[in-house]
Amino acid sequence: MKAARYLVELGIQPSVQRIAVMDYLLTHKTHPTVDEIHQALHKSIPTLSKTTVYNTLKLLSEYGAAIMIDIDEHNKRFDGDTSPHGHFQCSSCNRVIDIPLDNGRELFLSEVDGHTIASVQLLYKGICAGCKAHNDKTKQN
Amino acid sequence: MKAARYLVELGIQPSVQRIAVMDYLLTHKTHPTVDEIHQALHKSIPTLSKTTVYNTLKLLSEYGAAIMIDIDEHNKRFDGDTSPHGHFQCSSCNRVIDIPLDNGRELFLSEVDGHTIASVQLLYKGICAGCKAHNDKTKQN
DNA sequence: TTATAATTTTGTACTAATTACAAATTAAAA
DNA sequence: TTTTAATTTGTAATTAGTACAAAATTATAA
Repeated sequence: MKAARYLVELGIQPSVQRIAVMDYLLTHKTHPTVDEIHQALHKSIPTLSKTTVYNTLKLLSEYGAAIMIDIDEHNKRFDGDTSPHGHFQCSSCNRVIDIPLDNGRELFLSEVDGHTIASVQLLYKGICAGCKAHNDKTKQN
Repeated sequence: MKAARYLVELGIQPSVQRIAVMDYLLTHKTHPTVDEIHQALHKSIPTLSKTTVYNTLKLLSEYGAAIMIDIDEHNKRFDGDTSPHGHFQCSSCNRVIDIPLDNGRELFLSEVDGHTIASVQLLYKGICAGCKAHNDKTKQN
């Protein structure tokens, strides 16, 4: 998917900065923080300010081009994949991992109890498989 | 449910402050913020510090006596109801409302893709029924 | 009871993520 | 080109949450 075209399709003016942020989200499935995006793009766009990254991510979220994930205690995280899926954050390595929804897709409704739903998030926290394996190996009980 | 006894059952020393916070959570289903709890309890316990409210809520969360809800942009919110259910926040009035899980209970698992799950949250955002009705009446298109 | 140790609470200082805002820059329209 | 609008930038301000050590309270034991 070409980031620039994607923005235009959604009615967003495709500035250099916006294209860069959108492209980063589409090519990095790591659910990055504002800081991570800013640091990564700073190399190719040295003048890029953090405020612009904030502004752009807010804009992308409003236009449905990205999702803000509320799973991290300390930072907002963003996802360019807007299809229905859940997220898991490991409390050890802090990574955020996608959780496919086999049977939970019906939770992504547009209405519940008379309330109009604009967004749905399914958030899991715990210890990821990788950290668990590493801990088992390290402890050697 | 008596707050003091509940704390003892969970192995938490039932200090005056902890009982007050626990009791507040059990008697107010409003998913209050730290500030709301502090302000409410300040009347009966004038010396209560906000740090103690933070400490207590952290403790209660760790012992499974309360749940921290990550739905609010600006504040942590807490819930004394630890049974599986979802939450909805209205972006107009900011209230957080319980969402019963008719068919989503199976999402509250203890393991997914090899990751060990410690907590699950199902979060909805949008416009609540009350605000929707009020808006419709106000606009009068 | 009294002395001692452990726990809990409190208040202040600090941290850090996010936002507000206005100037500067860039792009679009006339 | 000139004017207008939109976007970006950097700094300052805000504010929720945490760290930390002193003070107060509670539990333990002599």
